[in-house]
Amino acid sequence: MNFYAKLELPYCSEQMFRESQFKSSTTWSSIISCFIQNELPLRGLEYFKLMLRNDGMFPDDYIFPCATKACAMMNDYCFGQSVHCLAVKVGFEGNVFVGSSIVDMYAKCGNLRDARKVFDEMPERNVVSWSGMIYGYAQMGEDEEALKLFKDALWEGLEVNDFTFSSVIRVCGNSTLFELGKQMHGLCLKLSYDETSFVGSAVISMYSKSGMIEGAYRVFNEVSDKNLGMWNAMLIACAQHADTKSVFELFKKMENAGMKPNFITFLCVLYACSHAGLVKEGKHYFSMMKEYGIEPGSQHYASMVDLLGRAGKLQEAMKLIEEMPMQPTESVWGALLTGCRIHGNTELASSVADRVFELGPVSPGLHVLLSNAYAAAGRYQEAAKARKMLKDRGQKKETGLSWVEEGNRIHTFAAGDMTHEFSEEIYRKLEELGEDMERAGYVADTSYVLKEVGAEEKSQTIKYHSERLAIAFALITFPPERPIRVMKNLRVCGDCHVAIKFMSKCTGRIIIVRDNNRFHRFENGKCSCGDYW
DNA sequence: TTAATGTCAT
Repeated sequence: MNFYAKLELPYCSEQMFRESQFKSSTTWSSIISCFIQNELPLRGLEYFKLMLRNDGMFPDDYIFPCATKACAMMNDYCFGQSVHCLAVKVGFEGNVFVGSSIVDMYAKCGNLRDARKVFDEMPERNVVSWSGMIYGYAQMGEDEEALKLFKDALWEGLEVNDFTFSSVIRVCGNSTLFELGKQMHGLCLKLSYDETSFVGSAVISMYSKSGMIEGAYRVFNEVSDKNLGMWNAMLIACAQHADTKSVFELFKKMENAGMKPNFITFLCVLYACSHAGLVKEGKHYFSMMKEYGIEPGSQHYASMVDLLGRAGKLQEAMKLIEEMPMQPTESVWGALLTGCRIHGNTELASSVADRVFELGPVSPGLHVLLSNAYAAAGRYQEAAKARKMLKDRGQKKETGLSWVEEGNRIHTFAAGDMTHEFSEEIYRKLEELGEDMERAGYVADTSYVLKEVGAEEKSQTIKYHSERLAIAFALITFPPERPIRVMKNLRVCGDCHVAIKFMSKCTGRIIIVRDNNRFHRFENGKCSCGDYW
């Protein structure tokens, strides 16, 4: 039966299963895992139910992990919970295999609270349980928790492995914790984890997101047997660094190497086209997807709408949305509204707002965009109504925060923050630098104070936006040759973008700022995004 | 016969 499963012949296995007269636990777990291996989790679960109902067979430490994995694959939290209950009932929740797989299932369904509860109550934990929990936090963007747990794992003397590292390195990349990420990469090399494994792509991405495209290339070039993840990671690295030419070259090289692009590959390429304003090329790659037998997903459509919208082809973007075979997602509308804002098409934007609000509640981010669209079109009543709706639901925009890594510490700043121990020096540095910047031709553009709706932009705080405080702190404490990496949870405002260009010029430093939607590497008065953002 | 990983983006 396993023989057939490995050959991807689940129905042959099924036939054999039916014919076998004595069904042991092994027989049952084999048939369930056979369907899982062949990506038929629903069929797997059907057999799981059949076993419980007709055979009077109790699941064991082999069968439970199969069942939970099927739930995880289907993102079926409810059924996963019943499997968990059953495991408790028949006394298998203490088993390390069963426990770990339940943790993994909850984490994959996005329920970290349940995952953590099971994890904390496990009588015995091993590297799989720990890695699963860390992965869960990383997956949901809970970077701090992921790192905390990793530290706990080391404290417990756990021997971590490449599974653990791939999650931790990913967290470092996402939060621009370059120093830590570099250490982790070093550790992987020391423990001789193969870079061709999953660690490789995470390392490439981490270097890229920290502004070190050279480091990303080094890892990429050193490995001769590159997997698809590494190609994709390198593609997006070039795209993030606005090196569109290399993106196209890499894509060609990839095809020549016989590597088949997947849906993520096309997201990378479309992302590159949209941020470089290359409409013709974008359309070319979008239609190429069909040749590779890949159906464009909503994310690909969002990318295309972004591309067309930024280029001012708003009607064409709208037409593409109408043609979508699925419901347009929030990112698709968001992309269209961004295009409308850039090109001042208030009419289309406000009609989009009418349409989207009719469909039902939207996320706070999109809600703000939509109410701004009304305001821009002069429909102030609707704008006020939309804002009130948001307020009534108690949804607030996130507080703008920037952070910077220094030694083993992460220093976090909010706009106008005076709480940092070096506050006095930071503000003095900003004053001093401000004078240099003005001499170099910088003029503060206070219009952003009025344009941007949000907590940070009130009154005179523009001079002290969180990213500026973080940069000033780094200027004071970092050695002169060290690039400054700042991460921000909101979008950098237009004035800060200009200001940081001047900062890089006046100080001769490389300043890398990652905000929630773009990547900026400032060097000698220029930004890698080419002001196209 | 057992369990877990990466690469996109919002």
